[in-house]
Amino acid sequence: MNEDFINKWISQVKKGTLSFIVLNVLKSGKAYYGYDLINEIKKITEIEIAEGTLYPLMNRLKDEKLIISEWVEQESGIPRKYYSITSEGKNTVTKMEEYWHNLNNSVLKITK
Amino acid sequence: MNEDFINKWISQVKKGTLSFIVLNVLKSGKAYYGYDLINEIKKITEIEIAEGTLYPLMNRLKDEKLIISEWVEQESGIPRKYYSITSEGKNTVTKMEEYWHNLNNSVLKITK
DNA sequence: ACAAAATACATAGTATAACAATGTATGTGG
DNA sequence: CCACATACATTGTTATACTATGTATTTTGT
Repeated sequence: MNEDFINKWISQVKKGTLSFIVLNVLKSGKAYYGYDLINEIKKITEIEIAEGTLYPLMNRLKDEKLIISEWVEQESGIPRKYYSITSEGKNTVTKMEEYWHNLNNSVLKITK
Repeated sequence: MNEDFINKWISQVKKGTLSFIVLNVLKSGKAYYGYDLINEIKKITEIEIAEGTLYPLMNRLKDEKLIISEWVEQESGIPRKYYSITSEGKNTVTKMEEYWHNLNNSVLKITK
């Protein structure tokens, strides 16, 4: 029916959320490469991040110095670019968490 | 420190959220006018919606037939444009609620 | 009585991020 | 050997939040 409007809306709601999710996955300190992140996030959350979304996103996070990247050659196969969170990234994700929490509480107040 | 990045992020996270919040306020069936909506939402949620955000938003929701509007002259003061939700709007907000719920659960899985 | 603030609407321009489409290249399974 | 999975990346499109600005009326403070 209004499938179209909902899909557009979902795309909008994802804005900001994806960077938050990515930083949270990296938060532990473990390094992930892009393709792996997409699958990992899909597995845990069922959220599908398009490749055309993820790679520019990782570059933005890098520009902001929230993550760093490193090429790692594989014994077999295509080299991978591994991303790790920085301490600035950890601080940022903590602030994000606070805001997310407040926002969700606000929404809950209104939806109930 | 990274205040700037966080502020940009917050602005992005609000995308989609504001239409969801507005529709939820209107959900009960009670009509609200724009200026009132801004204050009501601020009072309940502490979220500040800029006027330059709200009025275009209301027009979009109207174009999508999720709400209707009606001018109401006041005995004293400036006329107000009252907005009410349509049945299509109610269906839509229900679907939005579902998605929001899933998204939040996904995020919780990753943040914890 | 007058200035400032609040009420109430609206639009134009800017910036950002998600996504589809497309492209490159290597490795693997049937 | 062909299709699919792996792994990276860019370009162009679209949608929405926000700042700035504008109009006009009413209320409040001094």
